[in-house]
Amino acid sequence: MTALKSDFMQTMTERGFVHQCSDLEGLDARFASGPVTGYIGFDATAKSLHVGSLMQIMALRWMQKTGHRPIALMGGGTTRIGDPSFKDEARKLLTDEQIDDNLAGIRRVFDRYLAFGDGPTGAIMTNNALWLNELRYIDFLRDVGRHFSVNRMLSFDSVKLRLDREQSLSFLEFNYMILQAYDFVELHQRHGCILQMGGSDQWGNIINGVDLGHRMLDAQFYALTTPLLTTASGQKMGKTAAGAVWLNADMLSPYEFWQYWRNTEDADVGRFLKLFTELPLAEIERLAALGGAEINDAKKVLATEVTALAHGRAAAEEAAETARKTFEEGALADALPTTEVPAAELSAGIGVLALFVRAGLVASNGEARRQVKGGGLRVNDAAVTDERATLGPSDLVDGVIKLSLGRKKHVLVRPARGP
RNA sequence: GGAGGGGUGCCCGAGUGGUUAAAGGGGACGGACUGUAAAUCCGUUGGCUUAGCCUACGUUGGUUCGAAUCCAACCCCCUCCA
Repeated sequence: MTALKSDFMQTMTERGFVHQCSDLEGLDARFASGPVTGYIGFDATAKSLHVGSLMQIMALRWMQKTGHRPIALMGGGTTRIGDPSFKDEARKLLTDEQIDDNLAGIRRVFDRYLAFGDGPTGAIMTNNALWLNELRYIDFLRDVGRHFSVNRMLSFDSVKLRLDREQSLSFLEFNYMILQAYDFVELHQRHGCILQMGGSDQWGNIINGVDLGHRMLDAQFYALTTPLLTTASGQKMGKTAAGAVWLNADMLSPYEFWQYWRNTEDADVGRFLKLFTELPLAEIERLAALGGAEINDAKKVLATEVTALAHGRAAAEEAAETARKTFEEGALADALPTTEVPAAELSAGIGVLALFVRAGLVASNGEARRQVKGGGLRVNDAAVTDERATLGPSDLVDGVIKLSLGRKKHVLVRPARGP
């Protein structure tokens, strides 16, 4: 491979961000010759982004760090349609209120990773609802639609799954890729954007935008995709028992976020350090080379660094300390997730099962019962054997009752002063 | 509009009148082993006031002592025809 000239492309390549690129050398040359504006689109399908988007966020961050201008494009318009790429069935349509709500949450995530501003490398956040909602149908078809071949659109892998499974692909969804392509053109005209990045599942959509730039504006656009991230054992990233690993603290606490990274598989440590932290490569190599139980130190560094980016250094260190106390000393760390129970209720006695449900460790009494049978529940580190047991003030240790599910999940129950 | 096929638990998928809360697999969770890892093995996997009761096989009715299984209407999806 030819040596890359630009810091950005060099970094992306050696840290493992690059999956496919429409023109690696051409893009590298553009990055080497001055500030480049590039964007990534984010759908507003949830109130926060999760680790599945973290690689894209880091890519934007690196752009800014290496002297370029990143654009985070909110899909306020396209989310009203729903991206069919590689989906086996249509997504439920969200209402406009839900979308606006989601956008507000996502915005807070980006504030932590990008510096927004007007300077040449100031990040921009915009929303494609700005132009998509105003489109006039016939004009749009004539200006943009004529550049698309249905034959070609049907040939994309991203829609193959749907067609092969004989699931309906509605005309609404089919338009998604056209609108995404058009976003690229708009961003070029508004901000001089010439690059779109995204996950590998976005390749088809992105390349459509590159083509459209050619045809409508005779402009040279570039596409760069990141690999689909799976763990070494082949699982999709970002799922835990509780659901997705969110980047917003109000949806997943920094402590739980830290725990997620702490439990990384051995084989993934090096890869994740490169993608999700900004530690120098030499340091990463050293950490990833640790063998046996020592690799746990590398995992702690990983967890703390990633958490520091998402929630701030202080929160990351607190999470690390909480974990240290809990797991290494077996001590009570009072920063563990906490559930409050009115003191009066506690005095009256609460059933163990109910309390575990209250704490959110299990979904129902039934599940709690099953866990008791399997030996998975503990109160103050003693296994629960009697599902009918009740807990009261006498179970408080240092003012709290510690509930555990398995060896890793702990919640503290605190009596709350009654009214 | 016509003809045919189909809609089952988190997902895939069996089941065509009765021990069917529904085989099997995947995923997930717990246990053992470890290093808060992986692999492996074991268990669990609708809810509840759990020897019982309730809810569940697209929806709503019907037949029957008894239905996911039979009938009718409706909704949705697929294929072919117009």
